[in-house]
Amino acid sequence: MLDMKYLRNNYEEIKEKLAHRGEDLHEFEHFGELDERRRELIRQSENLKAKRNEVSKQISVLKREKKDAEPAIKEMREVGEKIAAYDKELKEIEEKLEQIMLSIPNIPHESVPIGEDEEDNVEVRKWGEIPEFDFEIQPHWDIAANLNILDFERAAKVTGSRFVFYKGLGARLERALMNFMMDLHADEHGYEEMLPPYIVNRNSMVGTGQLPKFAEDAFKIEEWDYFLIPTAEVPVTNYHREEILSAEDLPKKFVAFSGCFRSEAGSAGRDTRGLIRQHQFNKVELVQLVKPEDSYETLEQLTGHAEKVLQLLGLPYRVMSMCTGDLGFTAAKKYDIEVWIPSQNVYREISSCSNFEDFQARRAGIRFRREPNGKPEFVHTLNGSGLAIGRTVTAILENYQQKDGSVVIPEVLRPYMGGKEVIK
RNA sequence: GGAGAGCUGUCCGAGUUGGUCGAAGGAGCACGAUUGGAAAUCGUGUAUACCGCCAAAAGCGGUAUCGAGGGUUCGAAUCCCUCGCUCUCCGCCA
Repeated sequence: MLDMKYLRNNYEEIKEKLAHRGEDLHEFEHFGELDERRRELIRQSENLKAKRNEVSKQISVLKREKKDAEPAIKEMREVGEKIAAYDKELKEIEEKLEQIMLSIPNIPHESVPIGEDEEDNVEVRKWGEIPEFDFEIQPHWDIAANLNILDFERAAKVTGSRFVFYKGLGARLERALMNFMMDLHADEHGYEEMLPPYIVNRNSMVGTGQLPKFAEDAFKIEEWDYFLIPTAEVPVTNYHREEILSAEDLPKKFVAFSGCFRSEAGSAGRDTRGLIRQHQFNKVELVQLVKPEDSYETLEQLTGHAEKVLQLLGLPYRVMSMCTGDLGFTAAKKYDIEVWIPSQNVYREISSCSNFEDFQARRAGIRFRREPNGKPEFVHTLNGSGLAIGRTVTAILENYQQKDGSVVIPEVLRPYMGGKEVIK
């Protein structure tokens, strides 16, 4: 959410900046008139309330002195009706305004490349050597089927499409990655470890920006106003919702493991095979709450923390800076880390690292004070996958596949795999 | 699932025959005095959002907020209703 006053005073400038996002801004057009009407109603209503408060005091005096208060009471009864009428309209206006404010995307940072879609994203850097194979390589679902470590068919029977059973060393590999990543970020990168709820309420989903606009992407619990989390970002960022932190509390650095649940509405037919696009997957997520002046430096660091995982696993990747048209709703700046997938001959997203500036903090009411008696300011929030585990398994199976169908386990994972070197 | 108790400012905690209560008191914190320095002591200050005045900040004025929402009333922290959460006991359960 943007700052209303800032929006009011810089309407044209903001409109221009948002135009690059390619979002539908027609609701945004009504902001000016609604904002004006809102303030007019507040003025009217509050003037009457001030009067009512004053007369009510007089009434109490009159009553105590056993004088006749009836004329004043009668007058205030009428004032009360007027107030109710103003407040009724005010409430309607504010609800509309709220919807508009919640539907305006974040303003891109000046360093974000201008562009329309993913074609215009800019490669920032590349790491690692793309592996060469002297045999015919297989996609990860075939590798996994031969090794009997993933079972999509039975998951389809038990649940439905886009679900999977991990088995044997496949399950072990997933678990090894979870522990490896959590250890790395907690021990080496200084994050506080967290295991969050997988179900959150509506306010949390609004706080981080999944709602109200993207309701169709989420799984909702029937009969409850609760949602399955699409990422640990939601519970972890909302951990400090409606709180005022002190300056020495910052930065807050959390690393969280969680399952993630996505309806994948609108992606029917895409990545229908394999682990790439599941309704449920595991992820280790990095979340930081920082002072505003630190957030862009933090974005670079946080992205580096995610990259470190791939470096230690020896998986080739590249870092892309998302252009204005591909930024997503909430981010002011976003890097995607893409890992090499040999069978598809492309880099695929495995992490997304974003700086939301105060966009989420304003929605979620996360603030801090620089001085004990200072004015509260909004923190800046950031997060990034560190990493999506299912896609990491995908990358390991494919990049480390051998001619005989076995898969070499990256060295750093072997202690987590009971010392095993190969899955065969 | 049943029965009961509670939810007040950063924290603790008063206030429930409706009126001068944004809210006593205490603690904490900030600033100042005192001190060689500290402790102790004394003094002052210490919520948030919004609206208005101001170019802006400071400041001033106003409105709202005592778990959330609704209701009664000229007026509600105080009365009524719904919901949420916490705690205790019983039941059930991993």
